[in-house]
Amino acid sequence: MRTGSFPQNPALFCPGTPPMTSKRNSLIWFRKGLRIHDNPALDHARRGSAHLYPVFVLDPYFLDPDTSAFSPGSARSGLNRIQFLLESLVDLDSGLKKLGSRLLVFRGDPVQVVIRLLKEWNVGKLCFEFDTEPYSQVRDNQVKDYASASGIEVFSPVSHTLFNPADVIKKNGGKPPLTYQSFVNLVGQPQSPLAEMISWLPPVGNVGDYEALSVPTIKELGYEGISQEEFSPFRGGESVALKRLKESLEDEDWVANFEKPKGDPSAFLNPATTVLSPYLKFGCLSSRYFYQCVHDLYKKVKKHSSPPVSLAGQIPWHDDSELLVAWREARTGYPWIDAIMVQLRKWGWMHHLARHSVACFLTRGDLFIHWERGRDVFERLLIDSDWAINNGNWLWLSCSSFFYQYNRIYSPTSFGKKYDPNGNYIRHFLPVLKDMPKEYIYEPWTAPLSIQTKANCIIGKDYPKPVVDHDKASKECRRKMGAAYALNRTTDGLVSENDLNGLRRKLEEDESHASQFRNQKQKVINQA
DNA sequence: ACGAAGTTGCGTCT
DNA sequence: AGACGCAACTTCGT
Repeated sequence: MRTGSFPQNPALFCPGTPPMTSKRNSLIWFRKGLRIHDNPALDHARRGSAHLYPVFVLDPYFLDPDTSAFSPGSARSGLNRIQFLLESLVDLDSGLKKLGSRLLVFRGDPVQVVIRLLKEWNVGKLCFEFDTEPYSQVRDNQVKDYASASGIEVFSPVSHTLFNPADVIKKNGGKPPLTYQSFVNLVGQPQSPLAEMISWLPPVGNVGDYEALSVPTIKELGYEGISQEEFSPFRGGESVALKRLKESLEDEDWVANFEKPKGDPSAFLNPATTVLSPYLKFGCLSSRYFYQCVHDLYKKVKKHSSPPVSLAGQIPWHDDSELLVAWREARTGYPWIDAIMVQLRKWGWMHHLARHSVACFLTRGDLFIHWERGRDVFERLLIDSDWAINNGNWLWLSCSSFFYQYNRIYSPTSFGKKYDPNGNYIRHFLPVLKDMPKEYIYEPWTAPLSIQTKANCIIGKDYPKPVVDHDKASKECRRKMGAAYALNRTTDGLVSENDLNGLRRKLEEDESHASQFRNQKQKVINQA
């Protein structure tokens, strides 16, 4: 090297710049994306860094206990998903430790905590996965604004999903695509996962005065003395995710010929799908890596199965909190529906067709209750609940957007029966019905009293009578949906408050007919 | 204007 | 198991 050669990057020698700026401190802020593999934010954070601080902030908004909620957990999350998160964090910490690092856990408002840490640790580079959810956007923008104003490099890649939603909307001329086919045609192939497996990480720097916690237990989060009969059988974390993926891929025929609508929603001992959704939700498994694995298998086996916001007007849903609670608490009197709601509560997961059944029942099929009420229950209890997917699916199932064939209503009795004629699924999740003969298990109110007595299950006492008569209720729902759609059509989608009130009045006038479909719900709901 | 398609309905008949 | 009628929605392409 010649003497007097000029530094390649003059910025490094600016007056006032502290020495060693080429080896900066970096901070990787984990929220979702709880994994080492295919993690672009982590990969970028480690490069050119003297020290790397891996941080997770326990956010009271999601985690503080709320005893007034309808199930154990916080205001926004059932205990199953909190447990899943904690397990994922323990696993992430152990993955980081294998690479000579560790997870630094803090508790508090994430914006305040992260900004404090950026200052305290003299961080020059902040990396975190881009998150589209509204709460996350507000949170992240505050941190990003501070960092940018302080001259901190911010790297925030889209890696939770296969595609960047903003790109998709841009490609479609500023509007979200409304059908799956148009979406597929638009997006093309996703980016490949990172080729390089992360095999080293910079050491964690001096943590200073701020004591990092280890990952807390459920009890340490304040969930003391919680009793739950049955916890979700699905354990969180990247290791379990990759193991589950590997096991799923071993059955090549099954993967290659998988067709989603053909899955059996009543299968629970060996679920009919991969149950990778909770791992994708928390980013324990990379969606891109999953996609690549499945496509590599497709290439290998040759023959395989192939692959929101023009709202349909506002529908004046029926506001009935008793029926809503009966649905939520698995007391509709339809064993197929109630068993699914018990699985949701106990496991935090059910087959997607089971989700369809209960979502249709709550909204356009039977109870005609607003889809947002159901969405909130799912959002809380599912271990895989993802804000965008959950909202989108409820819009879909309630025929509020994307899907419009409201005459196609799932039967709360025959739909389950065709997969599970013996009712094993019902017997497992509703043990009160376990001795009901299979002839009556989907419609136990039709069983003669002698049979009910023999089965130790008196309908109306041990298990509720149906809250609605499905035949009448579904006909009513069809009629109401028809009226709402007709109004939407005549007003060209611009339904005014006045129009809506008119429709509401009209539907309420007909409510006298509608009340016939209710089987004295007051009595029924207060039982069992 | 018309027909075809749209991620996954039910009941009945063969 | 597969075809058909049921009753019928919206969107998109021609």
